Amino acid sequence: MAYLEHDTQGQFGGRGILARPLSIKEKENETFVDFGAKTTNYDAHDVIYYEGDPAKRLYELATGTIMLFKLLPDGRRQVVEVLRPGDIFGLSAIDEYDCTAETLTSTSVHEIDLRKVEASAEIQRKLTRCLTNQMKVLHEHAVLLGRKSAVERVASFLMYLVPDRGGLGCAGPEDADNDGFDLQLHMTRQEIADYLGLTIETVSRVVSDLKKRGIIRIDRSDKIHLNKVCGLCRMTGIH
Amino acid sequence: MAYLEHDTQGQFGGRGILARPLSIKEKENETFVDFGAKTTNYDAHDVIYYEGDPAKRLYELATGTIMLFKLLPDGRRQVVEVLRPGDIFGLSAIDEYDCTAETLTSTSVHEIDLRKVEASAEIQRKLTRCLTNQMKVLHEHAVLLGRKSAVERVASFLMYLVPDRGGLGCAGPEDADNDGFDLQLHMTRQEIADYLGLTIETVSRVVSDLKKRGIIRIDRSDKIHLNKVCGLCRMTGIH
DNA sequence: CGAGCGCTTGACAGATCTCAATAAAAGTGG
DNA sequence: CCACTTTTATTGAGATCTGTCAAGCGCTCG
Repeated sequence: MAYLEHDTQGQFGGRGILARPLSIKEKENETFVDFGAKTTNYDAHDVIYYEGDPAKRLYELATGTIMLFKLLPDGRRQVVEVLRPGDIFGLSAIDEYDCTAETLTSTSVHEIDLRKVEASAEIQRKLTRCLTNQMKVLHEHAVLLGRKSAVERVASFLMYLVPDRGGLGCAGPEDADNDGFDLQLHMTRQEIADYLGLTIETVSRVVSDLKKRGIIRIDRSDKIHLNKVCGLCRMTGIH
Repeated sequence: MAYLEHDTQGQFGGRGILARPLSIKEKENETFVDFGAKTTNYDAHDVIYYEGDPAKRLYELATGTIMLFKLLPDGRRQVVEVLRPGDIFGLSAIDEYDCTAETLTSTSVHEIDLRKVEASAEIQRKLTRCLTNQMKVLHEHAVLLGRKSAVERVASFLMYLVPDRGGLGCAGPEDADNDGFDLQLHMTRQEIADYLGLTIETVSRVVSDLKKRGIIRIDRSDKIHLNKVCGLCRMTGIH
């Protein structure tokens, strides 16, 4: 259940008191709260909207993690996006949401009426920026789903959770002998499987295999330590 | 090779002579030419830009078909989008294109400088509309790549080429006894395979099987007649 | 302590891929 | 217009990867 505490003044991300113009840097980081969005909190595993619901609001994820998924009539599920703070969701070309939005953790979300979106040039600019970025992620995910092996998919997924590594701007290990990282997954094996286009058993087997090979250590099923980030990165298929 | 005939005044889609304001309906259909884009023609199989090239221009497809694809270092390819007139491409979150853009047919493309894009609120609005729509297609494609069988993928692909059928607004057959359709593919088996996340052999086998079962007729390898559109639609996995 | 849920592991099946040969189509040059 | 080459598509046989089904393990919580 959602808390449904509407923080209309924007204690969470607003900047209402400051009356000076925003710098460019600040503009890049401005949130929907700057445009009169209200903030809503959700618990983990809440559904924000269902695929097919009438699309009335646009959402911006403030804190936490959310997944968007689609279902086939026979129950097969594909998680199409895993969202992070700053990502937007809820836009629809037609007047229905094309995916179900479900929280993975407790989250805080900025919600804004779709009519306001159409009216504001500032919001449009922000949308272009966000959508372009999410589109790039979707392209990479299409490569994963269409062309990568199970091991490459899991390795790519784990690398995706390491900040500033694995992508184009990968810094490489600062210290080759101390290139570990602790991950908190926030997703069940089933959710991971549905994101990676695999079955739960295959995900489990790959994770076990990575453990056996000393590439990761499993502290709890949702807490994984990467022993060598670079070693894992080499298994993603992008090298 | 591209013809590189720059039609700066917009004979192809411009509306320059008409000096009255655009109606809402017209605004929805306005092209980049209305914002000073130049028009360029390309031959079939021209590369418009490569993944990694510095992103300078934004493109709008006017006529023809274009694919966007990404390559893995070992040569595996994934076609991530197949574009139709009205679609845009070339936006990049960073300053490099994230995909290669290659024509499938001879095409006409509106090109506009990225700086102009940032300046115009009208363009931003159009971008939001286009990106939202393309995002929806990418979501559906993720379901295809992650969760559909080879037959379902090929059936979905063929249905995608039938106007106004298969999607949510599917009209159903006007006449159940006369529910055929002629398709022109514009893609080789390899390109189709790379779009559907399959091998060329699997695509070929599925197509042969559909023929054997009387669902399609193959007039030439790139000209396929669908005998019963509804019958094919039932094989897409969405029913 | 037992129930329930999520995760792991094993054995086997099956779909798709790989490799290889052949066929068909498209392009080339005389 | 006809060989000839090159490219593209089809088909077959076998291998492999991932999925399916089933059993067991290990938390967590009441």
